[in-house]
Amino acid sequence: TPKTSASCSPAPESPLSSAEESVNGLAGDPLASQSSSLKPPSEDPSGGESQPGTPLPLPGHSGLSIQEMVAMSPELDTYAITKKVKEVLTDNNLGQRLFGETILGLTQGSVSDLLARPKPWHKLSLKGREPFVRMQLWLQDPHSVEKLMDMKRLEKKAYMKRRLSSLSDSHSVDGGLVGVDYVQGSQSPGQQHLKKPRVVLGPEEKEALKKAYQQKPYPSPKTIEELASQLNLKTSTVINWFHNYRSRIRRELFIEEIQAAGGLGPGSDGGSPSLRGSKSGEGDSCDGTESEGTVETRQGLGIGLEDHRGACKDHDMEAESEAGGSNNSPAQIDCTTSGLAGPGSSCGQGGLGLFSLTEATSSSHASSTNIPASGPARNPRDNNLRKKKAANLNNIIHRLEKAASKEDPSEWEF
DNA sequence: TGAAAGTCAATATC
DNA sequence: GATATTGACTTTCA
Repeated sequence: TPKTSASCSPAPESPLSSAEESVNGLAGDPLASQSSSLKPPSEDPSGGESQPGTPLPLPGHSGLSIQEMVAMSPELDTYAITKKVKEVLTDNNLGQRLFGETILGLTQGSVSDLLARPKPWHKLSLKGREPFVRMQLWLQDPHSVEKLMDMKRLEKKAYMKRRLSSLSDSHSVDGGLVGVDYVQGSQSPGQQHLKKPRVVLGPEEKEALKKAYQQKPYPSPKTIEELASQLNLKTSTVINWFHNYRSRIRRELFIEEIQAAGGLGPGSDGGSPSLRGSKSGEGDSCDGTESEGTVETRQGLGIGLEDHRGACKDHDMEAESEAGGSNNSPAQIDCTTSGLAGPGSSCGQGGLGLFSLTEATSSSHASSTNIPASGPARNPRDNNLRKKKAANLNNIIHRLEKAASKEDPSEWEF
């Protein structure tokens, strides 16, 4: 459910409001209403491909709340789910915003992020799993697309209506503030708040922070202070940056690892060792290999940044967002780990289930399932490279973990 | 209590 | 206009 966001709540008349309405409270949860139709879909909006398997318990039928469903859910293949969702949305010209607000109770940016960089199931908290369960349910609903289309139409209608009325108002009312969206928190004009301007870090600052990160993924307060003053940033900005970067790097690494693992999905075997070593998957370092074109040495920071370790290029974080789980992101649901996927479940029901996810596991399945057109296999050299990287990563991660247990960063050994 | 996870929402980019 | 990125913030967890 949409969180009670700190400062801003959506304007009542913002599009979110309709979404909130439908997402809030699972009584009115779209999923609950979908659930009545949760059954092997009779139609496939995206064209007769594999269909959801691993059926989830039906909240409507079972009286389960979404949280309960999440808790009981078998391991889902987050990559396959997001891939499928993207596909359906694209095919039907449905936007992330509408989908997010209506189905997931999330904002567009969150949806984009989620779809592009899904975390493996085993790394998600219960809360983090919720959107995936919602997506799964949505995919299982044969009328999901229609419903969203309807919603889209309704929104458009409402928008037109608002526009019309604001137009006519602006004719009759002097001042013309009517109809203006006070987006965040629906403030009245008198309350025009003093919004904190968003900090936008320049490339140099980012570069410097990345280098500092390579030195110390967990900088000491002193280092943070130094960085902040040298870069002329607030310490909180530096702290936030490190938090965000660590977290985002980690997600990239998950994806890299999965790809490097040559198609072993996050779900397989209850999480492949390399993945499940989750802790081990939590490397906060770059890969430690000599990467092509490392970041140039930046001068003047005065914090002893070295460049000998091979930098985490932007590439690591930014250039591979396509990794969003399309290509080699296979992964089969591990039915054996599922308390729900009993003998009658779709596990092993060849082809019925989207989440049997045969799609990427073997080329022999390619013809009958959904091999992504968008997912050209990487060449073998890349794969080798990735495997190497993964191995290196694990090594580094291990050391990082050791290092992390030492309080004094100076004791960290790299 | 600090780090991670999760998310929002402003802004950039396509 | 839709999507991607990312700084900031809240919640969760160990």
